[in-house]
Amino acid sequence: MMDLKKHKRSTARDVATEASVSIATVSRWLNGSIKLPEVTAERIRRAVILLRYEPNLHARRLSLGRTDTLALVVPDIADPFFALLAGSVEASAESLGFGIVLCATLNRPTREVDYIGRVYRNHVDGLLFATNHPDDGTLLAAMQGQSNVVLLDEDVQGVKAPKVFCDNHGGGREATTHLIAAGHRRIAFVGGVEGVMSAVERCEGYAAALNAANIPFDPALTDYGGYTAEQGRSAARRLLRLPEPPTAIFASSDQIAIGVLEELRDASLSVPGDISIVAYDDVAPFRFFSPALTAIRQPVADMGRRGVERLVDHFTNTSTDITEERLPVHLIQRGSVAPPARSSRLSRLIKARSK
Amino acid sequence: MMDLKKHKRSTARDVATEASVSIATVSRWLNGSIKLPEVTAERIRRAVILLRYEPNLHARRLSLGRTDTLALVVPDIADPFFALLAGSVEASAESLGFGIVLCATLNRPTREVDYIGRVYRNHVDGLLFATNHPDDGTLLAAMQGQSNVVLLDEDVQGVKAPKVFCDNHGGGREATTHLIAAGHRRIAFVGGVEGVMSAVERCEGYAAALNAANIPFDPALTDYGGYTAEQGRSAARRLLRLPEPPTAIFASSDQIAIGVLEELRDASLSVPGDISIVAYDDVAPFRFFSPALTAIRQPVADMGRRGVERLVDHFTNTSTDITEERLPVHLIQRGSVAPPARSSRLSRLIKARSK
DNA sequence: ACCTTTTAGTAAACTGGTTTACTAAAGCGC
DNA sequence: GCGCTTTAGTAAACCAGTTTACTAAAAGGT
Repeated sequence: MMDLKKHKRSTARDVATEASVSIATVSRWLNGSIKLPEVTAERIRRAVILLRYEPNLHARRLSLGRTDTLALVVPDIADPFFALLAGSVEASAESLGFGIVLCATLNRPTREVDYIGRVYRNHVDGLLFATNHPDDGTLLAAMQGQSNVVLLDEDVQGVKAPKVFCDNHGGGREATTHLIAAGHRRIAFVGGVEGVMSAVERCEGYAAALNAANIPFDPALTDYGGYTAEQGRSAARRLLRLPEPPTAIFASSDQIAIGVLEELRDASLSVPGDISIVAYDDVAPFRFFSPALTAIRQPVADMGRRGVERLVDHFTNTSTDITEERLPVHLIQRGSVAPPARSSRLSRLIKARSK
Repeated sequence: MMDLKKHKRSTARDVATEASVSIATVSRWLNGSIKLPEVTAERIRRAVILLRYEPNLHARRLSLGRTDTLALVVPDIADPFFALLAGSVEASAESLGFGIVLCATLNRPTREVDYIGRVYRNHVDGLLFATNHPDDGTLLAAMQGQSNVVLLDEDVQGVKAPKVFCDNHGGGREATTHLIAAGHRRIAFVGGVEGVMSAVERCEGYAAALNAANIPFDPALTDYGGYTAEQGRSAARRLLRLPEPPTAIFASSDQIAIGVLEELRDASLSVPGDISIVAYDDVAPFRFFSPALTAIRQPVADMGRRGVERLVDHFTNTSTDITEERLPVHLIQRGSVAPPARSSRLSRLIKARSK
């Protein structure tokens, strides 16, 4: 019997003493790896309650060598896209009995590599990794031989790991086809980071759609930089100065679309009257924009959930399934696509308004 | 000298052996609690590199009793407001050498209490706690005597802890004053969760502004429910059915404003032509809405940063500063406020349009 | 040359669990 | 009443660090 006024935590030893059994018995019984006659079990049960016993997690983890914790690595948690992803990851992990530690890399490879190291250092059991910049080999090297990593949303060239991505090719194709169907023939593609898988694939989808409609692919109508609003702005600025500007813009992220919108507004051009827009991701509240933005919606929450499932599956069943999984995307039609203004009219308009 | 082909992790013991010193020496030297002659130091240094030694965090934590990790508890990380908060918390924590574990409660008290328990169980060194539902005493009880908790954004009645909030009273007053200055006299207040500090205070600010302008406070013009779009919708629906509907709505969150917007659109009412709106938080991309929404901006990132600073300060210096800190808010003027339509005209309009 | 202080370093206890290998006693068949 | 199998339970090793209390040797002072 002990006093627990200023309760310093009680340990398995305390419980053992109180219940007149050994520490081993307490531990084994609590973990269900032993059956005990009811009298003994009851003694332990009461001791646990009396002493408010909670096993020390650090001791447990040290002994077991696992943490029941997963790390989620994202470039920026304040970005609604990754926030949504994080929400879904957290919920899925929780339901499987895992906690989540959050790692925001701000796209700094140092921090990415550092976080990858945490798996090795047993800080966590596994890693859900989302990046959005191209790898110069650093990431690949850091992930080499790391078994408990799942790649989300964006690829890291050469890494052998389970991967959960979206159908970027299909998304690019669908967005472009939709614009073509509205009558556009000069369609710009404002991609994200050049060279990154999602950007490449969406561009391929875009090119495939153009090709299917016998529209030549014009490199001057593509633009890369980053998945940011700033990129949207500068791309739009450049595109509008073209001798023959596009009548529609396919923006490869919410943020890019927002930047494009910003620039068009500054140029006093109307959407979709003067220029049509299709955005990508559809995480921002586009239905309230003026006009409501048509966008390709990515199944972000599904991606998070599947990522967790596959990660946990990977290290509990030591499954060797390192396939790449593709989630379908959908076009959400709203009000930012209309038949093109006559392009000569558009050019004149741009010139007139930019005075 | 040892082989590390299939590197099982090397321990302090291995380093000690390799450097021909004792484990204690290795540990103490690595932690800077001992000075050694250069020759010895160099031997250890080389052994560490050779063996790729990384101290086992679990052992370290068990021994030290701390984790260098903070927990962030929010209702929903996918909500852009809390995502922004999380981003700032993560960055601040990281810069002070702390990791963040993420806890999304979905407003379920069970989960909140569970997470609070994690501090006690030494799972983490401290807790940053943000809730947005009223406490029935459960939270208070769980936090009682918990020393390493900081409350963010929303109060939990009776808890003694450092608190970092925004100036809700000022925000409510400023929003309302702005609407009054535009000529409105029937101004609705759509609050969040009834009884919760932020809602109460903003309403007080709202009432104070009305009072200063000699406008009577009309309870029929206030509405509570939650910080959700759904609440915005249902509040707007009710308000429009009033015999004398409001000419302006002060919505107490981004989501509420979005819901209000949705409902007004369905009723074919224009903003700000028929009804003016001021939103709260200003995390959503309001500048692209139609119309761009005027809002009270809360310094969400500052709140996160201050919270971390105060939490860490609280348990490193065992400071006893449990004061409540208030961060200022600002009105961001955009396009959703205009002088009121004649209220009789508005009523007729609503009747006509709702046919 | 002797005493004191500093330096360099160690052994052992400690953090709090989990688990393996083992023993003592009870149950059971014949 | 003997041997065999369960049942109930334990001692001790182990996870990998940190820290306290201590010693041996070198340096310094007079």
